Parts: sequence; C-alpha cells; structure tokens
Amino acid sequence: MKKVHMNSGNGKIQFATKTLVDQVEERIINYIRDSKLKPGDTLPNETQLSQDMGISRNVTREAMSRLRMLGLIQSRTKRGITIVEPPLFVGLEKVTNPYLFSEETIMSIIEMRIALEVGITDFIFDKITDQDINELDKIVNQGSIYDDNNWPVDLEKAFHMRIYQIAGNPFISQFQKIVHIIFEYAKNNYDSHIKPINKKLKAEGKLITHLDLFNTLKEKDRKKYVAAIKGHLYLYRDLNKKSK
Amino acid sequence: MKKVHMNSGNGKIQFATKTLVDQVEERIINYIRDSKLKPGDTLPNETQLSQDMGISRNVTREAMSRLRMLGLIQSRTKRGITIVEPPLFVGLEKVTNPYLFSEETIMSIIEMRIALEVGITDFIFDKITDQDINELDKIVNQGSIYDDNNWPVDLEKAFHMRIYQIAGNPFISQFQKIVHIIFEYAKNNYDSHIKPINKKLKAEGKLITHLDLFNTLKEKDRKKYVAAIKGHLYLYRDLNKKSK
DNA sequence: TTTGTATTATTTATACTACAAATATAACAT
DNA sequence: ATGTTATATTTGTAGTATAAATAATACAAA
Repeated sequence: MKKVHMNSGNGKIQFATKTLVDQVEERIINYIRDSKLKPGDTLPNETQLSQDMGISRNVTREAMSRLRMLGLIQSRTKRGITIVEPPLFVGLEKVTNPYLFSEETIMSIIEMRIALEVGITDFIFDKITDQDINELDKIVNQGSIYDDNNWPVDLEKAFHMRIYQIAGNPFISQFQKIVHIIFEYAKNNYDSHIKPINKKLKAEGKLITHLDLFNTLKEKDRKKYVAAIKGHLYLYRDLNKKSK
Repeated sequence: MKKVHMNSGNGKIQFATKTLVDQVEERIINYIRDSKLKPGDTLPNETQLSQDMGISRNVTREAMSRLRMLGLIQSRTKRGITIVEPPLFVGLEKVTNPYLFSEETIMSIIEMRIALEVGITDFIFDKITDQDINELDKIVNQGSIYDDNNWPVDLEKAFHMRIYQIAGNPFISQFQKIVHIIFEYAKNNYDSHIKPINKKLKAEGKLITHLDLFNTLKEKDRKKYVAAIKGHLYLYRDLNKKSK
C-alpha cells in the first residue's frame, strides 16, 4: 500500500496508506474531471479498465462500486459504464448519524443549518405565494394544540421544510432534510439546557413560536421575519456551552 | 437483483435495481444506526460478515469499501473493522465537477453558497478579531492592483475563505471550499452576462467590491455588511436567466 | 418494407480460491 | 520488566468461473 501525506483539514499532517482501490478511484475521478466527460459519456468496461491499469478486476470493481454508490456512474449489462449527473448529498445522507458525531460536530451542523435558514430569507420573500401561506397555515393549525415550540418532531420538521420549499432551492431542502435528525437529537440531548431558556423567554414574552414566524410571513414583513427566525433559532447555537 | 421503488426526490417514482452490494451496504449502515454504535466500536471481520449473511466475501468487501471511502469505517490488518467519526463532505467533494452538473444544478449550488455566506453574518460579527481584520487587509491589499471584482480566482477564494474562517464553522468552510470551483466555472461561463451588469453598477457607483466588504467589517458595521455582501453576491443568483 | 422472434455475444454481478503483507498476540529469552 | 521471535489472524490483491441481463444480429413472417 502506498504511503501518502494526508492533510486532514485541522492542520495536522498524518500518514495514511492508500490502497490500490483508493488510487484507482482517485484516478478515475480525475480522469472524468480532466477529460471533461459529461453525463452520457462512457468508460471502458471493467475488464478493459483492469487490463489497461494492469490490476485485478476485483480492484477495479471496488473502485467503480464506490463511484456507483456516489451516483457518478451507472453500470449496465452489455452497455458498460456510463457517466451520470450525480446527486450532491448521497454521501452526507449515508454518514449522518448522531451517535457517530462528536458534540462539536453536532453543534457545527446545527449552526450550519441555522445559517442556511437565515440566509434564505430574501429568497423566501422573493418567491412566496398565497398557496405557501395557506399550506403553512394548515401546519400551524395542526400545531396549535401543542405547547409553544413543543411540537412533535414530524410537525416541526414539516413546518421548516415547507419554508425551505418556498425558497425553491432543492439542495438547501435536501441538506436540511438530511441534517434535521441531528437537530432532533440535540434537542433531546440538551433538553435540560433548553427548557429553562424557553421558560424565561416565555415569561418575558420573547419566545418566538412557529405561529409568530408564520405571521411575519403572512404579513410579508421581511424585517420582522429575519428577527423572528433568528430569535427562533439562535437559541440552539452552542447549546453545549449554555448553562443549565 | 432486487427491484425496489425509488423516490428520486423530484416526485417521480422509478424502478431501480438494488444489487446485493447495495443491500449489504444499506444493511450495515442501518445496523450501525440501530445498534447506536460509536466510534471505536468494531464490526465482525469480512469473512465472518460474509458467512453471517451467506454471501461472497467479494460482495462484503465492495460494500465495506464504500463505507471505508465515506470515512464511516476503518479496516486494519488483524484488527478488523472499526467504526470512526466520518467527515461530512467526502462524497460531496468527490462528485463536485462542473462538467457533470446541469445549468439548474449549478445555479442552485451558487444560490446555496450565497445563502450560507449571508447567513453567517451574525457569527462573523460575534467573533471577529483584530487579527482577522489584519489578515483580510493583507488580502485586500494584494487585490488592489486588480480591477474591481476582477481578482484572480485564488485571491477571490482566499478572501471569502478568510471570511468563513471568522465565522469559525468548519463545515461551512469545507462546504464553501468544495463548491467554490462551481462558482468559478459559472463566472467564466456567464461572463457575457456578468460584465455588462458590473459595468452598469460601476457607472452608477453601486458596484460592491471586496474592499467595500472589508471596510464594513473593519468598521464593525453589521447592517452595512449585510447589505454589502448581498449586493456583492446576489448578482450571481439565477445568472442563466439574466439578459446579456 | 416492417414487425416480431430466436440466437449470439458481451458485460456486469456474484462466488470461490489462493496468497502476500501487515500486525496483534503469545511465547520466549534476557 | 523489557526486548525478541514465532504464530495466527485479517485485510489487500489476483485470478478463475458462472449466472443473469441485454444489445446486436440474423432470420422469419406479415
């Protein structure tokens, strides 16, 4: 196995061993990039590739299997290997698992989610329609029987996902859908941190509910919405550092 | 091969065939989730897994090879398979390739990038230090010899990456770093759309340069910065729909 | 000519065997 | 207690074989 320097992003430089499969995978990805291949273009079949690279077909298959999983290629009997337009978040979806993530990772993911949700405000107000309002209204109504900001997770998810839908960006929706489970996990895990904060906010009349958010949307009041969504979400920033 | 319904996200329901490898991969991922395994926990070795599932070691290896690529597991001689904390964007990095993406995809990615950059404003102002200002100053100085907003791609990237660094969220930085190439690609590709807009803005004194952005940061003027970053970036929204 | 059917050849998907290389563990010696 | 050697286990790579799917071809019928 080939030894290579690995820059793991945090500044540390590690030694990692690249297997033949790793190398082949990298080589094919680079080949696709460098040759500017497009969806519909084809690659040589497995036997051919293996011969060309002088490796076992097993190794080629492992590498191609990875690319197939990522949605970069498609393999069909008798047709061989075709390049396709890959989805962005196949990998993210497979690795997203709160039990594997450190506290720090979880906080960063939540923060990213918040940044995205705040950052799409203008998109929302550029595109919002009466139907959006109506459907959000329905969701808010379903939630009316629950305590402020103590909605069932599915309803909470539905509300926010419906807002992302207004912005109309498929990747933002996909991303938020995937990482939502991390948010749920953190809410459960840090319940003892959140509860008192919510209580205090409510006592002061500063708690921002989904209904509040909905109303600012209905009134088409962009400034109020920005303030509201921040109030609604910033609460969850650095949850782990908040005192109980 | 197993036939399954696939909801491809856009509402269409397709038939897709799941290979044995796909099934094993899914099964292992679910097993890790359901058993709440944590980094450091181990899985049975390849031969054992294959026996347990009654399949060839090849198939097991292909599935594990995928998980290894995603950074979910690590395989070592004599130790077998260990669960590790995966990075989030391994997959994204591998599939990101402008030549594979449709125009629509490219526009959506750019929009997501913009949303993120706008959405981290408060994080930036919460955390910005003098050193951040100093280092940004250096970058802006390097850029001073170039035309407004016609910086070399690397310098442009360095400037924005340095801003993300202030926000201090590793995933936002990683994400933006990965998708930056899409932005560059679009800027080249839609140059004829961008040029006249920039020209007009400049004539009207409304062009927002990196220097302008920097100054709002230096002055710690949050409101001006928000307006500036939007002015700087919104230009690139729906590039394909703008008239030349 | 067009349409349908059977045949053939190609290619992926899966299974199985074999062995080299790495290395944790155990056994042993100092 | 420490260092060395031997052993056994496990991954990584190579190779062969076969089933299943299917594109391409040839052929037959309308």
